[in-house]
Amino acid sequence: MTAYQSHPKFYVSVDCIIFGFKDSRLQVLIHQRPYEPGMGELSLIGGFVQSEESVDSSAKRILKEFTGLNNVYMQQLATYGEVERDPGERVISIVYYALINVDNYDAHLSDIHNAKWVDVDNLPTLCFDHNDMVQQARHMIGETIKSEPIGSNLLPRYFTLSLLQTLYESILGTSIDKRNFRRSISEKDYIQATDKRDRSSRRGAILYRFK
Amino acid sequence: MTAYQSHPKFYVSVDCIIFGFKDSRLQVLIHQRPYEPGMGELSLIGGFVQSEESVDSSAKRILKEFTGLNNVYMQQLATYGEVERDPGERVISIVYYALINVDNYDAHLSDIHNAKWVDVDNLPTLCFDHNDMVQQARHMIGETIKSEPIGSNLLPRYFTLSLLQTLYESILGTSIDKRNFRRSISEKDYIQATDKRDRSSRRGAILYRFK
DNA sequence: TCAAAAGTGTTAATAGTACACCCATGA
DNA sequence: TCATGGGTGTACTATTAACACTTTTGA
Repeated sequence: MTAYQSHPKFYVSVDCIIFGFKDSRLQVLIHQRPYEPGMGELSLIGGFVQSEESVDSSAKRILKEFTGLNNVYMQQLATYGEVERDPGERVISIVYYALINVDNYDAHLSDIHNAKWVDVDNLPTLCFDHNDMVQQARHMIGETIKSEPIGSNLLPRYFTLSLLQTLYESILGTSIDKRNFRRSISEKDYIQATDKRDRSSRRGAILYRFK
Repeated sequence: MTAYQSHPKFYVSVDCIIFGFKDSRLQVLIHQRPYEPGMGELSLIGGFVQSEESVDSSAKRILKEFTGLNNVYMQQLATYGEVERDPGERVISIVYYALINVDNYDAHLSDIHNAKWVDVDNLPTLCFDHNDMVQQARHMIGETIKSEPIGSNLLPRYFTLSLLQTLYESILGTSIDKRNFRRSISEKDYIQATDKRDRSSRRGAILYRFK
């Protein structure tokens, strides 16, 4: 124990990149930083790690404060530790990203914090190194969705294949051939057709769901 | 600034998983923990982040202390932040992994620290959560080598295709068909044959190198 | 001469890509 | 009746996987 005492201690924060799929676009929840330095600047959702909680727990707590959600898909992305990254004091930030279903979260909570959704392809300038964090998270999601069905976290329970394709296109930043996409999806056993139909288009699309 | 003061501060450490390819096996450099708690237990190479250095710089400094090496392939892996992960005091650890050429490092430095190489497939019990860290790093290297020529960091300048194949097999934990392997390598433009030969086998294998 | 490691091609299966038209329905 | 989005199949290409024998040479 005494061996540790010669070393400095640091503030450790958690920043959460909360992704949602809204208006057929991948969006991120941001808000105005509520304290100095940089008060009023746009910021990711964040907070400080507390003594009695693990870093993972801290991320879950912060996500819940802003969305009311538990049991969300959430992954640690990276730790940002440049000396001057926060102009106020030295803060080491551990970054997580979460994927949420925008139909389920508590919008009242996010309103309290003045949070709003912004398009990930048209991000405003965020404070500190937060833009870098979002780019890194975006890249990670793109890699992940190629092999894992993480789309289930972003979509409503029932969805059309067109919506699913739009989601993949938003995440990957490419356009995908409709027939090839539908074939590849039909080969996955974690997506299945239901007997419901979406009635917002003339013909009405079959609704699918994740198992 | 004042807004931060209500929050706790933490010791932040860096643990480095130093991989080398030695005796045709993927190995990791470990040593005996030099202070309490857990003094004498086997441990990854680590140290504490200091005030005037970034977390990345801290990892580079620690690597250099134990190997004498600069400019090494080194990546941040993850941050371990469980409350009780270190039984002494709360320490949040940021883990990096490095790939080094075992012919180049300063063995005298590692001797000073009582460091030794252990086979990654037959790891002893390490202190705290260090075994988890190594497993996670191993998995990451396996994913990375499928698409990037990171083997160049582990091999001597000149090497035979058999050795390269053994490296891939060690990292991936699979056996690879020799003809398929050699074909896939010959399609890469970052590996080229030289006019040198290895004389340790009867026939003598062509030596290759990374561009 | 023989043991030990080096070197070498073909075929089959799978995955991915390119591409254009008909269908069902509400307005 | 027609505009809108929903739905479908085939051919080609690229990648990956399976598989066995000959060559060289020092001991």
